[in-house]
Amino acid sequence: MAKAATVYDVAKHAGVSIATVSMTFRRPERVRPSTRDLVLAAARALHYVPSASARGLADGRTGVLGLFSFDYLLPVEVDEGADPDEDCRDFPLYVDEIQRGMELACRRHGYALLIGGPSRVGGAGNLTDIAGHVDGLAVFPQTLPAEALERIAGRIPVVAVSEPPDDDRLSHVTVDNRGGMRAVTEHLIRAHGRRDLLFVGGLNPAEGRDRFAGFQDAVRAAGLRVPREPLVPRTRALPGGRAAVVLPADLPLPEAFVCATDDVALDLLEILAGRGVRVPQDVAVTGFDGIVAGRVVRPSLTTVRQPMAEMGRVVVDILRGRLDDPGRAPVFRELPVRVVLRESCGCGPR
Amino acid sequence: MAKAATVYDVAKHAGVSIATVSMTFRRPERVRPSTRDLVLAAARALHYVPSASARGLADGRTGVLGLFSFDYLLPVEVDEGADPDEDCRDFPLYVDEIQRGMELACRRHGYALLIGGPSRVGGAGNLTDIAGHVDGLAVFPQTLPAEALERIAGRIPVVAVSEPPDDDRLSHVTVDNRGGMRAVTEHLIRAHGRRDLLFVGGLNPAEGRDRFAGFQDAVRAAGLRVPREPLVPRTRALPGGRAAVVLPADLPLPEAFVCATDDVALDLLEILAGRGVRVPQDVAVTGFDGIVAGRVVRPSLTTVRQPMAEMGRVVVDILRGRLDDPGRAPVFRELPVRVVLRESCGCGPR
DNA sequence: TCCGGAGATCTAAGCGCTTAGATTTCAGTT
DNA sequence: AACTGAAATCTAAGCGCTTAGATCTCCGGA
Repeated sequence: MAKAATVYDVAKHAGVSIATVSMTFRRPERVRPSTRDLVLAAARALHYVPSASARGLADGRTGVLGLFSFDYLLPVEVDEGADPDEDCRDFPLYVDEIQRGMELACRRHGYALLIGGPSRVGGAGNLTDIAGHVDGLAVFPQTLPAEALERIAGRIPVVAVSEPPDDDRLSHVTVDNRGGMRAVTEHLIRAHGRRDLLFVGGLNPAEGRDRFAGFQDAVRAAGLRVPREPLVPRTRALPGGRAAVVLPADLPLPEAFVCATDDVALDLLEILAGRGVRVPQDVAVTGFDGIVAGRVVRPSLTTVRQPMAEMGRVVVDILRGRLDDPGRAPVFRELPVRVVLRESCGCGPR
Repeated sequence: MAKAATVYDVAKHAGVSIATVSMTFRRPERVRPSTRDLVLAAARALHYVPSASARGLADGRTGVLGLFSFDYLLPVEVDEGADPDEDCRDFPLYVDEIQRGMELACRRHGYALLIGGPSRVGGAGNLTDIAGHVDGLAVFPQTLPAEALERIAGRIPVVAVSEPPDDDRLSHVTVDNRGGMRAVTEHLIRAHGRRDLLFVGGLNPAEGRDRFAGFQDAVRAAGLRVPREPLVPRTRALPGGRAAVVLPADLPLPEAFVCATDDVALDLLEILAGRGVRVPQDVAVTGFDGIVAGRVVRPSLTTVRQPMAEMGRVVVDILRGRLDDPGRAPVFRELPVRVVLRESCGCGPR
């Protein structure tokens, strides 16, 4: 790799000053066409690629948005050993779909997307390092040190995804967890006459609370008996690094399992199938999120779909808005959800 | 957003020099614990987040790898209008799986991943800008200006994915396209006795050539009649922005369609179903790539699977290798593929 | 021919960090 | 008490770019 050419090299080669070189790339219309051609020719000849670091340093913005992600299913402990072809992550997960939405939105607005996540080895993948690289940052729900987030939010706009607004300096994008859960639960009660419902908790406590509340709303409104406490399943690490739900062997069957997330619901379907329990005949099952895998399993999963691609878009919009107007206060957006009826609740195929 | 704190602010607040502040973060073991605590306290108090631009400028590396991607299915023309929830991209595509492999590999080695792609609006998402941000770059096959790639390759290591090695300065990672295609074709001939085979081309010309060659190898080796020229389907833009294959209405049915990619094969399955042609009874169909959607359709698609996650890993390894030893020459890695027999060729379910 | 002024180009001062190499500190000698 | 050398800290010089503001060019008009 030959020593990289800089503005200085290009300037000398073209017989102009570095300011003109810079101008040629930043504001071509302000330099005379003949000069412009000279500079561009020199740049080409020297294999000039402008340093984004230098640019970022000089003008204070990088043109990059960041996403600090987190694998629920593939924790950092997964290592080289695993056969990459047997990736359990066949279908895009919740976070993948949001990420995809961000990618598209970034592309549309001329931003690049920097993706990082917890990493043992240090390096630029860590939260603070990501933050140092970008103009704005999105973080997925997880136990990130609140102190670090606050610190970063004091420097660049930060939006927390799927994390109910707290009294912090972050923007928040969530969905109507309570309303959505209330709606599916009502469906089970009204359309399918299920009266003995068991709520199964998920992994994100904050969202889980809201969803449980929605569940209770529906149960109470129907005059059913005060719901049991949510069943909070234990999890077990699968060989692939995936977390699988574990249920007590003696769990009595309710008339319906109302799960806080699709992930849990899918595991539950598998467990039930293993025990010879028929869904939805013996027991109904519903999820929450609307991940692709839920459409593909048999029985297909009735669920509450979050508009994930749109969430990604909204995240980017919020970031852009706060970048345009740095004085703007943090934003909170709650997006609507949609109940998707499929087989696992007793509704027709798909 | 208050003006961001810098090393200078932290240094003053802690009563040390900026060198010490820097040292505290870069090489903590070299500063006395008491001083370190002082600096860290100041950093916390001031909400200090180090500027990655400044760091990158100063030490010449950013800790970021880049991926310049490209949506075959969602070209840049897709706009706000489309319902994001009806994203046709339900299942991860070829490029998504490789990207995922890169994400994991980057995380494992402490790199962050910067994702960009063609964008109309300019900004940091463009090829050269991405290049300026990263220590190494991967590009997906497409008609990227070769001149730009050469230029960038003169400054940082670049690896071209799924693009046969050319006489350039890029590293290349591909798979055994020819051998894989020969293998499925042989399977159709030997196991299913198909003798009238039609090859349907894909979108990437270079890979298509190798795959067609593999097809010809098998046909010739079986002593069958010289294969027709590949059928190169026209494509049509779907409302969602997806490119769909179009076949002539009067296309005579061979005994098997051997498709250059899964994408094309899946479209073909749909077209055939629409015409009431039964697969595999009336005609066999095979694909190439091993994308998830091929496992989920009915009939499930017999294909040649590329080790996509591993490709992503290899890409990162190559980049890392050339970063460690800048003198190293570009690398070429061809990975093996695996024939996956499913329903569409006449083999049992799944 | 000379002058004014718009447009093109240049000069020079940072942006915030890293890191040689210089300097200071300090515990241990003698 | 003076001296030593290792450890700790500091000084200062960039890294490559952007951008005010200064300067130069060059054309039309008097």
